[in-house]
Amino acid sequence: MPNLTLDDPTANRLADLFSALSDPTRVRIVAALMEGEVSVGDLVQQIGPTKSAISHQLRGLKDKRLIRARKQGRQVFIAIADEHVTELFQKGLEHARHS
Amino acid sequence: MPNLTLDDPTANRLADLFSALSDPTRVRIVAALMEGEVSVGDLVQQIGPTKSAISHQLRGLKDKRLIRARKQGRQVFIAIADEHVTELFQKGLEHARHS
DNA sequence: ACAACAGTTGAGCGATTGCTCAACTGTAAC
DNA sequence: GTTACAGTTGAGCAATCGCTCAACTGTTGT
Repeated sequence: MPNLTLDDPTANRLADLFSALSDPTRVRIVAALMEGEVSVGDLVQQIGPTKSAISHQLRGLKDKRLIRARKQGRQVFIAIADEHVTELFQKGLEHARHS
Repeated sequence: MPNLTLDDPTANRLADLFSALSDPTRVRIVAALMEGEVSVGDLVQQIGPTKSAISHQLRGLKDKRLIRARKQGRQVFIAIADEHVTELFQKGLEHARHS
């Protein structure tokens, strides 16, 4: 590991990535998605508190490219965007459980 | 990966862990610590903006047990608390660089 | 056409965040 | 002792955050 002084854009993007997971509601959303696609309605039922709150949080997660959305009829199915997210989340979970 | 609905305390601790790294200044601090111990003064010089700002952020990181502090004379040396933090940070960095 | 359903959006709120500033503690040098 | 140095602390402020509420879009069913 060489001398690690991050340039501005990298530091900001990294902070952004971590901040996407820095709230219990968003953590629960990502946890629920670990098995695969889930509809917004199911997320609301599992996590609460309201449809609106979940939808707002989903938008944030989508803007930061941690999840992607697929529309089918009047439902929207949400999934983790890529493997890096899953791995990062699991690394965090290891640490949180073990301390 | 079994059905992953997190209990309240776990979700909160996980969110807390990620939120510890959810700010550019704190990201830079952790980056600077990747090679090993660094004094508070050196962190201020590398990262800025002021001694006070860095000290406040260090307190947060210490409270959340991501770093530990060792006092020597009138200097304080800061280090990453454990390997999990290093690994989590590097996983994040991989993702941030590659997207 | 109309109602019900699934989800989104924007305004607005109370709470939290990250910073500055000034005052402070503790250690070292003279 | 006093001065300088290294870092901490608390108050306070602007900015951001997470939520609720109400209104909205788009789809399905009758």
